[in-house]
Amino acid sequence: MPTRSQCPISNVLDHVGDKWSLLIIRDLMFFGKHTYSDLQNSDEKMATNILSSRLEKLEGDGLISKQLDPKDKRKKIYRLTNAGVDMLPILVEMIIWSSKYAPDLNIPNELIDRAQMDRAGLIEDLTQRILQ
Amino acid sequence: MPTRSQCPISNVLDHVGDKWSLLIIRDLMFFGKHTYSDLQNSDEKMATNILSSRLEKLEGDGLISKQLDPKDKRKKIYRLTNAGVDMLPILVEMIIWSSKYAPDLNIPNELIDRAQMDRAGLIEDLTQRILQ
DNA sequence: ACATTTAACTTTTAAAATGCAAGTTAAATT
DNA sequence: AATTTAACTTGCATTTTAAAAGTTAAATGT
Repeated sequence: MPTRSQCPISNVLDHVGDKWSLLIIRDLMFFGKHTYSDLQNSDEKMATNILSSRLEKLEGDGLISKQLDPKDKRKKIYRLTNAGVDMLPILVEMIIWSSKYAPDLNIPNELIDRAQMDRAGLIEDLTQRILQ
Repeated sequence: MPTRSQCPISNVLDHVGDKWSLLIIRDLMFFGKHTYSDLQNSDEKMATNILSSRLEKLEGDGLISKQLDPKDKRKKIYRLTNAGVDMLPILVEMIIWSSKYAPDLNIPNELIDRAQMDRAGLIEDLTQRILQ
């Protein structure tokens, strides 16, 4: 994706403006997934070629990194970079939006409550948890 | 776009998970654009058929509304619904992310500073400005 | 040691979405 | 009455996506 404009919103969409990239980031961030097969088993079931090309683009864009698993050389371990972790506030706002406009979804109440009452603390805590 | 899963992030992406929808919302929100031709003149230059189909989908999804301009019956006036306005925090977080990871873009410093220091106030002010 | 399974892809083919240019329709302007 | 404007729609070539099957290297089971 070439840069389309100097707009900061357009810039983010140049990186993750599709149906899948943010779900990969979500899985790395919230669900402790780290391998290709982990990622393939999300509820949304993305096709393997799409997963492959998105991982390549996200790595090229500096949002995730890849390394070989020292314990099992067949495996590759995907991790969020700092730039990837910093997508967290965007995801949190998406969760809040859905809690308001699609309240029938599976959203833990505590998460919503804390997001309203102590957003900064929540994001800090989640960031810490992701980074370790 | 059918619902892919019960995930609140996936749900938002079902509505705006593409390269264009959030740019339409941005233009309605920040730049006072209200008509088809206004929207066609963004820096990113989306094709007319894509603009047309995105407007239709956003309206179907309840993020924007359409009405005839009483002064000029050729024109249609597009507005954000409450659900559309509530995408604002997501856009603000995208702006903040770009200010950190693509600092060479055109982002007003005051906006970034206020977003860091008084995020809630900023969002409230912007929401008020959008709604009138 | 050999066969099987697992992980991470790649390839193929078909369907859908996108991008560009040109055309259409109704309303407003000259 | 002729022209221009606004909001589309249509046709067609290109690109992207989806689904299924195939490949390769490493690990596991017998």
